[in-house]
Amino acid sequence: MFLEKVVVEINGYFVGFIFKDDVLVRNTIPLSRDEINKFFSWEKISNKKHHIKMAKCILRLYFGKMLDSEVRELIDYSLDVTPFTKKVLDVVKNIPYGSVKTYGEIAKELKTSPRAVGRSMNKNPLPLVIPCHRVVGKDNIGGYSYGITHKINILKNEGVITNLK
DNA sequence: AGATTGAGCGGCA
DNA sequence: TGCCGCTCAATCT
Repeated sequence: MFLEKVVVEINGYFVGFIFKDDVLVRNTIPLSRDEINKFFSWEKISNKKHHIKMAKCILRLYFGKMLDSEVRELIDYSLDVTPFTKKVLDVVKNIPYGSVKTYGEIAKELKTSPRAVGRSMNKNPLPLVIPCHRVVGKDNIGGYSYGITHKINILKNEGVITNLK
């Protein structure tokens, strides 16, 4: 099995990828240089055409300029997670652009607990591609692995959050 | 195999 | 608002 851990840089944004036999199993959101080193361990910077193409998709997703469903059709990925997390992420996949669901709502659908749903979000290996940023708390925005500032940015870019002080 | 830990939630003061 | 207890998959001991 061939494992590849790379980072692609596009105008100051760093996106990390892990491939298993050329199939995407993990990615990061666009991060600063400091953040990528904090959140992701990688082997090399990649300049491969299809890696750059993927990174551009991730950037577009972050800035709300592309649909996640579209990216999922373009990219060869596999969800390398437990059966439970897969079930949760399958629900999350169906949350449309520009709308949100709460941890509790998803928990109810799957007959589990909100905390268990949150745990699965934390383990989402394909952020933005699987839109876990669209899962929020009932009374607040909820958490985000890369920091809630990013979650707020993404939701702003999708037009979900309009005014924020 | 048991204890602890969360990207949560509802109830009650 | 703030706290307390319930929850349940995943992650320690």
